[in-house]
Amino acid sequence: MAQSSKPNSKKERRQESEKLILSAAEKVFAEAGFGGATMQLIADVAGLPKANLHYYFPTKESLYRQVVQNIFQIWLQAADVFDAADGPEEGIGAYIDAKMEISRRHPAGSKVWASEVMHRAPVIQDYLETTLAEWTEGRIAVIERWIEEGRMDPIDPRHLLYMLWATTQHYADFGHQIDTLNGGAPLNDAQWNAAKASVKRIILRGIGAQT
Amino acid sequence: MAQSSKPNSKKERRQESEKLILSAAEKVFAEAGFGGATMQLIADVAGLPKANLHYYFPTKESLYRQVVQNIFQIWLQAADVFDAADGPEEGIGAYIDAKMEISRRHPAGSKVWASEVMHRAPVIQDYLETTLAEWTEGRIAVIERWIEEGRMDPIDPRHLLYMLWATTQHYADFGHQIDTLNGGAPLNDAQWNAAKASVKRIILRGIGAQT
DNA sequence: GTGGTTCCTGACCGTATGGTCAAGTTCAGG
DNA sequence: CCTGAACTTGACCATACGGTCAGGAACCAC
Repeated sequence: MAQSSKPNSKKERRQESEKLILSAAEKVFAEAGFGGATMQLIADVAGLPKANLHYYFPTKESLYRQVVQNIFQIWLQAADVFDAADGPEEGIGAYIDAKMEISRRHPAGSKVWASEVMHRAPVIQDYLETTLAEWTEGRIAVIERWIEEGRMDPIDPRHLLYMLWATTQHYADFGHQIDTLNGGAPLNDAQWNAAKASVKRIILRGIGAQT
Repeated sequence: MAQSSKPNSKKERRQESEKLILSAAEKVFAEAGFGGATMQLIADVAGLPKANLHYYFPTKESLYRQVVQNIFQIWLQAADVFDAADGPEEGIGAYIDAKMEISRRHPAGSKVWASEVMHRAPVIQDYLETTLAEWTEGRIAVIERWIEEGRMDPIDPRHLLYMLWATTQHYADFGHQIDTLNGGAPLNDAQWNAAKASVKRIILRGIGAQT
């Protein structure tokens, strides 16, 4: 048997506990919002006593902040495809694919982010002003270069980015509405592919990056 | 002086009080979410004692429900332009204009709706299943007719509608993020017009309804 | 072993919240 | 006027919440 069921060193256990709590917190924050979420419910979902949460995360807000930061990191990584690309069709197409995939696999995280921004970003305002602003400027420069090179129509890069964010995240944030309009069932693989294809087609044609 | 400052009959006063409370509630629910909003804060914003709110709206949930229903009505009205139109360029263009205008004038309402849907629509699920589902089917039929008539490309109507909703509502729901990326200032008239134009241009070209 | 550190948790606390209520005030109709 | 209904509100209540803490359990280094 060796060490199959309890293979954990103390540090490993700590990381696992933190992940367990963060995962439960993401779900609960997404479904109830920061104000509606309770530490007790997060503890129940995680299968831990409430006092234990406060050992790892001293306050509700510190736990929430960690959840939001994790999501932000995931999004930043997804944006790498943007730079690696050769032109708008490939770059923006890959970015849409990546963000749609995140919406499918991390819907709770997307909702937490949306909720945070909707409530005027009380805990990650500094991220918006620094990291996100810098990232946005960089992407705007790339898009402007593409435009100068005649590889897409002269579109206002900011509004293009907003449209990309809005459309892709909509499938996570408003997933419940989409599921309801889908007869109550989540989108299946084919429907997700159709969604990706529709979004890419409309946007890429709309900006003149695809014939 | 006649009856300038206190021209109100009892029924008029009732309606005014309800509107005052609903307006304050919309703001507070939008900024704090259902769980984070407090009746006390709503009362303070409305300038009324808390007990008075409970006279007009017996519970927090009944007040919230009324707020959500009001927003839904506004959106349904905006959709009239869709049917009145002759073709996709006019109909979808006008719909985008109307929804962008709502995002600008009723950002709080849009946020409340978004929050409600993100939290799995606990109080308006029946609306999604009935009114919204029927409205959506009707609009899908219109779009399919346009496609059959060759007035736009064969786009999946559902994903087109989702994109319209996502993009227009993004300017309300994520307005804080947009403002931050705009140097901390709200979009001015010219910027709003640029936003409308960008959205319309990309989508209308993207679906082949504009050359 | 054993000493010390980390981890775990039931019981507890102060506070804030949604909601109630009874006593008043205002007002329309007769 | 007068009366009854509609309206207003300060004080109050039960509950639920975030957070604390002390005492114990588990674990690691020596």
